[in-house]
Amino acid sequence: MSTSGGVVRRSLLDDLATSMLALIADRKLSSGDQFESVRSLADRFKVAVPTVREALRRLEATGAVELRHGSGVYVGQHIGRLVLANPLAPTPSSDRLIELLQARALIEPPVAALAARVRTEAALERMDSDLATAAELVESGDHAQLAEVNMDFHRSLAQASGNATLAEVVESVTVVNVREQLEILHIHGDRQTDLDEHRAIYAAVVAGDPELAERLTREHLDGVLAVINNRLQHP
Amino acid sequence: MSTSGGVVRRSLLDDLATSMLALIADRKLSSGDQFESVRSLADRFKVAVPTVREALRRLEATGAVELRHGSGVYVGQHIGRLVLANPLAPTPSSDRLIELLQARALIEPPVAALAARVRTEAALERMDSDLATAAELVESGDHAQLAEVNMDFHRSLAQASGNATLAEVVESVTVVNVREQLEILHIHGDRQTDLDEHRAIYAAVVAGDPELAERLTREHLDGVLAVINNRLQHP
DNA sequence: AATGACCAAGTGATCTGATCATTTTCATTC
DNA sequence: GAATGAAAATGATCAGATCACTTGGTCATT
Repeated sequence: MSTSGGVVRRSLLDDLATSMLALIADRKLSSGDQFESVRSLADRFKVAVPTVREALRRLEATGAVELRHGSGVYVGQHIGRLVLANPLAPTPSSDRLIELLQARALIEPPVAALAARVRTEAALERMDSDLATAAELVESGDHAQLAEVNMDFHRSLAQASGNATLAEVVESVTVVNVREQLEILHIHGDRQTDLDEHRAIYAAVVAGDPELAERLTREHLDGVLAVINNRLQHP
Repeated sequence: MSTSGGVVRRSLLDDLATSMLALIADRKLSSGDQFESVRSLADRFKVAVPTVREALRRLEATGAVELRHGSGVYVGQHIGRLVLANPLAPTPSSDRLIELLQARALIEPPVAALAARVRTEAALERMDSDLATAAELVESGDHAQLAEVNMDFHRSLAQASGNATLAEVVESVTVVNVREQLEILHIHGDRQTDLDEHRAIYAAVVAGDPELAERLTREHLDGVLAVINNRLQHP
């Protein structure tokens, strides 16, 4: 075969994966919808079952589809996303952790500023809800859950910017590994302070004050970073 | 089986994928190194070939490994990364394209500022080389190649920040689709202007002037965005 | 000695056709 | 009407085979 000019060597698998995505798009399926059974896909595309499965595994790896044993193939949570957190990423080292937080401290403040300008309704409600949940968890002392919800707050904040790509970027850098690592390192500042800072950021966004939202977010993340740097030096 | 407290249901495949990554890590293999043959892996882990292949497809999807027909399995380019561009992402719509550029206009300026403070040596050289190549392509008129190299410049700039996570984020939002889309839309400003602006940014970074680097990068990206918005309204 | 055609081994790609495990459905039973 | 349990649907895994591509070496040609 030729595949002239280009360099592409589209294997059967490449075509399959693309075709299946196209099929999902054609049917206007979205996250959570059931797709087709493996056998049915094999018949439809006139290929063997293991081949379909390989293609599905590829899609599955980026959250485009989800395979549920005994149940079926479903459209995944991350279909259509441009930016992803690497689902196979190793637990980051201390250095990488700090680097990750520095990246957040650089990216999130301007995102907060944009959020204060745009203020997507649904995201505002989510932020409010996150804060309420966090308040309860501060009381009950469930620190693992609390760390999770705090991350949710940052993600909701990014969603309030109305820019899906920014939301995806922020989501990617706030992914679970961070929480795990923080817990492992026993790093945490005053939890009430965190909550207060989040509340202040929320207030600035609701008030539509970009400069304040940006400054507060920067101070908040720099604070977290300072605490962590401190802990790493005095383990 | 139980998998008590947690919710995890680690299938054979999950274990396989993790084990293979661990194997790569143990052997201290890095990008481009040859790994093991499919058959050998099947023997090693006492599983069937199709199962190994499914696991490999999962790893392959995020660039952790690469399968070369007739040759072998190799360690991929993106192993160990935290943030990725979705390799299965659809070609973005106009709206999504603009959103993507807005995200870049928000993220890259502060990254440029950091780059001007850190100035990673290797990345500076790469920026210099990118500019030289771009200059040649402006002359020769190879617009597709030029667009590609211009993206390289932005990625090199991010690498100069010394923060791998930031570099990954910028890489993720400057991925090929953008170039394709730009070409499709026939959108482009004055190519000489682009080159000049890139040179100015480079100079600011070399001079170690964060504020200037940030401002120039912002103006540059806002300019690109303006051109595109303009074109989309007058197709 | 350099070059190029050819062959063979290694390896990925795909197929066929099973069997096992889990979930879901639904008729049966109490 | 709710609980039970068989049956169907579906994913997970296996075994073994054949096809296709890459690579390195052989060997004839030049």
